[in-house]
Amino acid sequence: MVNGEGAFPSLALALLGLVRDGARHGYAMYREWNEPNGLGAVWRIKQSRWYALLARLEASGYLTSTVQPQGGRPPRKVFRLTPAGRDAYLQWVRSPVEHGRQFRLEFLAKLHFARQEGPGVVADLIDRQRAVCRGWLEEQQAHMAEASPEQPFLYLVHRYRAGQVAAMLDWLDACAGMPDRYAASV
Amino acid sequence: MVNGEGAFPSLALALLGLVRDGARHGYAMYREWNEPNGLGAVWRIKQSRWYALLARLEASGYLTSTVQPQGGRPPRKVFRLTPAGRDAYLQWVRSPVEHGRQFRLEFLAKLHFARQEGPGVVADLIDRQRAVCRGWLEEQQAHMAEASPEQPFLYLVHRYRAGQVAAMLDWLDACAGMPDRYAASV
DNA sequence: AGAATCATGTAAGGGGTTACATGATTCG
DNA sequence: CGAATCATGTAACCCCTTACATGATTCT
Repeated sequence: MVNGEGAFPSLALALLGLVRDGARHGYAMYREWNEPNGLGAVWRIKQSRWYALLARLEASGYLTSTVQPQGGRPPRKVFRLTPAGRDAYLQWVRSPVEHGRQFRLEFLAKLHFARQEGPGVVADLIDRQRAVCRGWLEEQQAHMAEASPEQPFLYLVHRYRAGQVAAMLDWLDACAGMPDRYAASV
Repeated sequence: MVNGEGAFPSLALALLGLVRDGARHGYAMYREWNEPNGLGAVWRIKQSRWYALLARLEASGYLTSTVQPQGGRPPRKVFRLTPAGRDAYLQWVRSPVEHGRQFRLEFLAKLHFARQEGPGVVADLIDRQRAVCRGWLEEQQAHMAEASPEQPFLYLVHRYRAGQVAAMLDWLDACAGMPDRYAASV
């Protein structure tokens, strides 16, 4: 715990996806993130925080930067992945989320970048996440069985969660069944 | 904005529910919260934060406290609702949540206390929340229709959200269809 | 005798949001 | 000529989590 260490909010690793195929400066990454079909609709980040996250990723050794001066304008800070950054990114984009509350933002982010890695990566990710979700569902169903008689409120809580997880599984099935070049039809 | 003002994290109003029918000291409220059929399973609060929340609710004028000394032990701080606190609590417990992300914790908390207010309050709350959820569903479906052709990722995002909302609606229907004295059967 | 319970808190630190700062350039 | 864009950030504040503090009492 000397410097620049400390557990990372895993969602921040998503930003690495923007430089997976080449160097870009912070502002350009920010614009790409907020493009109509980008992740901005899922996870909104303010500019000030954006730059702070990039700085942290650099401090953690996942990004390096070089400064490009340009007449008049503030100089661009161009980022690229370090080998450690590439490892962390690939590990991140291929692994399912471990808690239901991460699905809403983080799994969607993973899926977004997995699509850019190719159909194989997408299929793998969805399969692994399905397995995790099936585990959640079983847990909740077990809790429902336990809570049923004397604890009606607890029963409702677990039934709610089970329903949410079941909807995730349906959606994952739909994603898996959808051709990757989905654009033309439907 | 003189003192003790500032918008409240609405979930904190749930704590007021513990003194809705009489005065209690902080530790007793904490134990009740964490009873097997209590809210502790839904929203876990550490002791240190618990006392901080109570202090804030008092500073905001929703609670008043009187100190009860007792031999040897630290004195109990007994809280009761102020009129403003009762208003805020009743308003809170009767109104649906406005964002999907509040459902998981806050709506369940509202439901928990609504059950203690009686079946009429429960039925009202569920009805109002159903209306709100139907609105969310329509929104997401509209987004799906818009995003469909050129933005496959956005389409998936909105389809995911629609699925989650649909599951909420199913669950609300199940809650409404469930007799309030559900304990004995099933 | 040691552990859990009773009954309060304080202190430090991490993470995020909001607001503010800068200063040239291109667009309408 | 004013507004939006380009391209970076810093500062202050709030919320929450984790860790630590206290000191008698009842349970095992």
